[in-house]
Amino acid sequence: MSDSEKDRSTEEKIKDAARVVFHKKGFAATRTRDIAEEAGLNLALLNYYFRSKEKLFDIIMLETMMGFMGAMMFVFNDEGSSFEEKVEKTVSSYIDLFIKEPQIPLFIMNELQRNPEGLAGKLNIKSVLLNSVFARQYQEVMNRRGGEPLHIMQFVMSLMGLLVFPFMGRPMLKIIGDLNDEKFVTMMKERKKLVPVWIEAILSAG
Amino acid sequence: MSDSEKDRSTEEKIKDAARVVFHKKGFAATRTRDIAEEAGLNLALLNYYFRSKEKLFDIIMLETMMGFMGAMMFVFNDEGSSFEEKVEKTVSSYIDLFIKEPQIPLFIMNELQRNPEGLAGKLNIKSVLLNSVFARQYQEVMNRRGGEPLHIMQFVMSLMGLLVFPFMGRPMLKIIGDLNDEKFVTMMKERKKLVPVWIEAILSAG
DNA sequence: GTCTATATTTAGATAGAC
DNA sequence: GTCTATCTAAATATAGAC
Repeated sequence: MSDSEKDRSTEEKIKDAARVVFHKKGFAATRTRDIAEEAGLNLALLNYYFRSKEKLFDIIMLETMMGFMGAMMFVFNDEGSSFEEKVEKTVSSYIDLFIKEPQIPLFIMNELQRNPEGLAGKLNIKSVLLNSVFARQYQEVMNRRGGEPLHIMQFVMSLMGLLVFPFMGRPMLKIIGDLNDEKFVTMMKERKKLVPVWIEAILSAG
Repeated sequence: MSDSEKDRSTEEKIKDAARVVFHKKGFAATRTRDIAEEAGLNLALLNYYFRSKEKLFDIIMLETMMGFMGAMMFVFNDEGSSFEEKVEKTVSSYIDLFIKEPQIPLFIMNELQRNPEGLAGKLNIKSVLLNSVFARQYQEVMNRRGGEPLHIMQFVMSLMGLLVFPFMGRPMLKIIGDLNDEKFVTMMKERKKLVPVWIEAILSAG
């Protein structure tokens, strides 16, 4: 029972609980008491292990951002795969991630809006996209295609929009589209095939 | 000076200030003091006019939702315009709206996630999309096109993703794409032409 | 209607027993 | 390390003077 309830250290229990609650409610709406309850532990232990709500949040935020950006950057800098393969791989793995943890996109966009400087510096993601293998391959695709070139950020916005938005808009989409959870997940899985095809269509459209 | 600082009633001043602060920070992170300060008024007046922070928030939320959904529903139920014209009109007017008030999408998605029941009932947006003229025209386009039919919600998710996501992801996109505000707005205006073309390409892609 | 001063409630943090 | 009880600070709400 190496991974059971009893085995996880108290510190890990707190972090796991904090992740759940912060992702769901964001920093401001989260009460440390909620985290303690979610962890099945005493409130005082949060401060014993992490000093303050803010320090605990910073850790969760950093780990979440690294998980979110890290996966993409690994794929984007693989010299061995084509542009099209990178798109497919990115779409597929992010959809899997967001099916498991649907609150991540909204959580990140939110906290990044509230505090744009905070983590941007620590992770220096500044030019990590523009200098990637993916960006170079994008230019090659553009040159091959000819016609009016499309700014890479227009492309990235569209890729992320197709990929990420359904999870951010999920509550609204469920209402206006009369979808239950099962149907929603089925549609997200369908998008693994659809989005890459659409991306191709967008790039060919000029 | 019918629209000047002095003319607006105190109630309007509070609502305007509340809109600004709530849109920027969300419910939990907003302090009533911030609203009072933004309005240039005394804190006690908020309770005099609106009883509580929560009631004031509900009003702002309702108005924001109605502005957001209302514009779309008006276009979507126009019998006189084609499917393609509706897409163009929707894209164009939402981009204009979000350039003026960039925080709206994130604000709505957020508060809808925190409290999905809250306003959904009041506005009964449940079948307002599926029963619209737009939905009927979408089916006609699908039939004309032939091949594997695409669920209308897959289409709506994509349209909204292309349209709305850049504004929700703005802080991140500005960092990873090294964009300033001016460049960002220029790109959003470009999308008024790009998105309808891409939508066409997506529908033709099968 | 508007303000100052104050009451009340809530939530983060800590002291001290075990 | 963990808990109970408590302190403190912050934020919402209200009483009462003008």
